[in-house]
This record gives sequence, structure tokens and C-alpha cells, in this order.
Amino acid sequence: MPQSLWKRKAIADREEELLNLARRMLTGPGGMHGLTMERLAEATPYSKGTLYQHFGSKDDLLAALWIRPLQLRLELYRRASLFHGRARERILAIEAARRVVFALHPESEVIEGGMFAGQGNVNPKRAAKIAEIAAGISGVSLGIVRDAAAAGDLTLGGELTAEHVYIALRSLAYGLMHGWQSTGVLQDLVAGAGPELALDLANRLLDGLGWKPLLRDWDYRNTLERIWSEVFPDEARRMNDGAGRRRFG
Amino acid sequence: MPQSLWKRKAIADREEELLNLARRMLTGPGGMHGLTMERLAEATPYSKGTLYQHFGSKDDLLAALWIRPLQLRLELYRRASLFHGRARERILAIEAARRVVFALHPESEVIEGGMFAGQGNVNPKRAAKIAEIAAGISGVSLGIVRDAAAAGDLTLGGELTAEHVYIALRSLAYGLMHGWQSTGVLQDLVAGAGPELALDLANRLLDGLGWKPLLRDWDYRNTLERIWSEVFPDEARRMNDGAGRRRFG
DNA sequence: TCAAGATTTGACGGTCCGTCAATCAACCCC
DNA sequence: GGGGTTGATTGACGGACCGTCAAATCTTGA
Repeated sequence: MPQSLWKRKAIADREEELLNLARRMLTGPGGMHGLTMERLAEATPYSKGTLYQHFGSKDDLLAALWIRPLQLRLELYRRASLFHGRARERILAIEAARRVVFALHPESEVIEGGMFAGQGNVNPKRAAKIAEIAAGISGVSLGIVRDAAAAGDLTLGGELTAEHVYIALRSLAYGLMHGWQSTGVLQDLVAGAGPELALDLANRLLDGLGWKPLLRDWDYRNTLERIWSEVFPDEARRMNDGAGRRRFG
Repeated sequence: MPQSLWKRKAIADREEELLNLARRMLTGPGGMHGLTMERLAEATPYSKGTLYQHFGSKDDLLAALWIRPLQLRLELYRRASLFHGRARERILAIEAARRVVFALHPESEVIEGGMFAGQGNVNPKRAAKIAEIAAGISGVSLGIVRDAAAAGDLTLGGELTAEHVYIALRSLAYGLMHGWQSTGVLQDLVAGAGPELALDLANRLLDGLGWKPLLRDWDYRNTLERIWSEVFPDEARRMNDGAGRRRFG
């Protein structure tokens, strides 16, 4: 029954359309407050009831909106993990991937910040998908950390587990992005310090964790150039002139 | 006119009462969603209109609620900065103070996360006070960083400014607290790793920044014991059996 | 062409924020 | 004590928003 298939595709297309629109509302002025089921319905040829056919609640819409940047993150992390080099170079590629996701999907931070309140009322299927992707994301990173330990570049055990290393890198990046994006307290302090800072500080943290080769023993500037040109050539271009326009320098 | 003074004190007392109640609602289940002007009015002998005599908006109430943990933070940072020892020991005392504030005022994180949406409609006087305290807070930390540079313990310049060091420490701590508190993605990874982790990772980050004396050259376990017993003896006790009950270990 | 089934609609109930005219209390002066 | 002025207090109300659901509309298959 091809007609049924057509219809299903039409519905999937509509969902894409809705998500794109919702994303624009979320990244626009007003942030989380700017996205409203009411306004989203008005901005489309469909009514509110139809919206709720796709997303059981606003939280569910946000979850659906979150899946795409999460999937991109997983894909980029996978690619980063394939970088040809030492484990520490690969984890740096992961940090570069963080920056790409942040630049291309600024709404992701808004959702993560706003989801804190919600958490309920998300379609179980979607919630499961999110959990699955998230597990993949941490899995890729943890794999690199364990590779480093296996290669003798990093000494785990005692107070420092692979999870701790991953959490440290993730928390530093998250805190920086939050401080960078939110019009909060460190606004004037962060101003001028572009996202380059995140990569630099992550690299220094790796030194502090004793992850070899240390900064003084390796030319990581060259590593980063290779990462950008070999792993994320397209994304680097899109970041500089693409949709997620933002100051870089 | 003592009667007028009585009245003013009564009003100030009522504001305290309202703030305490609001704080309880915020830390209770539901978080930001659990605090409602409506419910707050119902929980007191006063009506909604009277609430709005104290706080011009819900954002304003949140701002008022934020001032107390901010002030505590400033006070603790000041005390930490007076610790008798090397600059790196003093910045570690600041990190310990972070942990105290997080333990005693868990609502602070909720507010910071939720304020991201608001930002407007805050009484200018309150906003100014917040800005002033925040400036004091970063000032204390930056002072210690600059002390370290002056003492030759830390090499600034080039890519690394005093602000960058401060931002790095703050971001790492913020990211960890967010991941710890939010029922989010790293829940299961963070589980088991108590807030001790924050101090340990901060210390390692300091190593990565080249802030002497490095971990291998100094007994920071002893430093931390001295910090808890000399700088925050009361707070350490309150954290373990006080209001802000939370798992520590 | 028509009936069964699926989809869409927008009005509606409920919650919450913030306002304001009406009410109430305190205070002051005679 | 009485009456007027000033300020505090109230809760009903308007508006925004989420989520629901019976009615209307469209699709499909015979």
C-alpha cells in the first residue's frame, strides 16, 4: 500500500518541519521562553491538536529537539575517536567535536538547561533513544580514556577512574559553555575569551591528570590543525559561515 | 517614631519568613516548578498582592533568594583567602568554600539554572546588589591568582590570564555540581563519586596550569585537613548533620 | 456513493503570573 | 472621641500558556 507509505512520509516530513521551526524559536530571542506550543501552531498551517499528535507534551518536543544535536555529537565523537594518533590526541579531537556541536546547535545548551525542570512527560520511546545515544557518547570517550591507560599514557586507579577523567573533561566544557552562553555573572570575564579557551584549558587539565604526552613534550597546535583539517573540515567551514553564527576568535 | 521602626522590622521579618518558605519550596520535590507565587501565598497568612509588595515578580523573588547564598559565598571566600599558607593552598580553600556553599544552599544551583530564562524584571536595587557581591566574589579569587603570579608560583601571560584561571576553576566546579545535582545524563557515572571529586579534580587542574607547588611536591591532604579544621570548622559540622543534608563520602 | 475509520480542529478547563479597584487599618489633628 | 488622610491588604480579574476532547473534516475501501 504505497499510499500509506506516502502518508507516513508526509507525517515524518511535517515532524521535521515542526522541529526546524521549534529550533528557530528556541535559538531566537527569548530562548526557552520564546518557544510556545501556541506560537508554534500559529507559525504552521497546523493546529495545536495536531502538534500534540507528534509530541505528547512540550517536554517531549524538547526531547525530540535534543535528539538531533545528541546524534550529531555521537557521530562526531565516533569520527574523532578514529583520528590517527595518540590517545591524548584523540581525546583532544573529542574536545574539538564538543566545540562543533556547541557552535552548530546552540539550542542544545538551552534545552539541557531547561530540561532540568521538566524531566517528566517524555515519550518513553524517545527517552530510551536519548539514553541510548548518551550511553554511546560516554562510551566513545571512555574508550579513549581506557586506551590511554592500556597504552601506559595515563595511570588510572585509586582516586582516578576512567569515569572521573571523562566527567572532568565534560564538566569543564559544560561549565565554560554555560558561562559563555548565559548572560550571567562571568559575562564580562568571559567576554573576549572565545571558545578557543575551552580547548586550551582542556589540554591543560589533561596535563594535570598526567595524561602523556604532556604539553611540553608534544606539538598539540599541530595536532589541532590536523584535527580541523582531517576530521572536521566541513564542520569547521560551516562553523565559520554557517547557520550557527557566533563569534569565534 | 519607634512605631514606624517596629513596622519596618515587622515587614523585614515577614520578608525573611517568605524567603525561608520559598527556599523550602525550591529545594523540595519539583524544584523550580514547585515554587509558585500562588502556593507561596497560600502557605502564608498573606495574600498574593502582599507578596508582590516585597518582590516585584517571581524573577525578583528568585533574585532575592539568590542573594543569601551569594553573600555566604563572598564571606566564605574572604575567610578562605586569609588562610595562612601558599597561594595555591588559599585557592584550594576557595574550592572548599564552593563545596560548603553547594552543600548548605542547594537551591542556589536551581536558581542559577532557572535564572537563565528570566534575567528580566528584577528590582534594579537587587540586581545591583547581586552584581556587587558577584564582583566581590570574583575579586577575591582573582586576588589569590595574582598573588600566586606575583610570588612566582604561577606564570601568567600569553594565552593564560588571571581571569582564565578563575574561569577554569569556576567552570569545572559548576559543571560538576550541575552534573551531580541534575538528574541528567551523567547521573549514573557521577553516582558514587562524592563532592570530594571536585576538590581532587580542581587540584589536578591547578597542576595542569603549572601552579606551584605541584601535587608531587606538597602534601595537600594535610592542607585540606587544615582548611576544614581551621577555616571552616563550623561549616564542616553543619554540612554533615545540618540542613543541607546530602550524601558525602 | 456511502459508511467506517482516521485525522484535524479550536474551544475549553486548569494553572500560573502580575494588576488594580475596593476594602481595611493605622495614624493624626481637632 | 470623631473624622479624614494615608498607606497596606485583598482577591477577583486579564492574559499567557499547557494539555484535552468532542465535534468536524477528510480518507479509504467496497
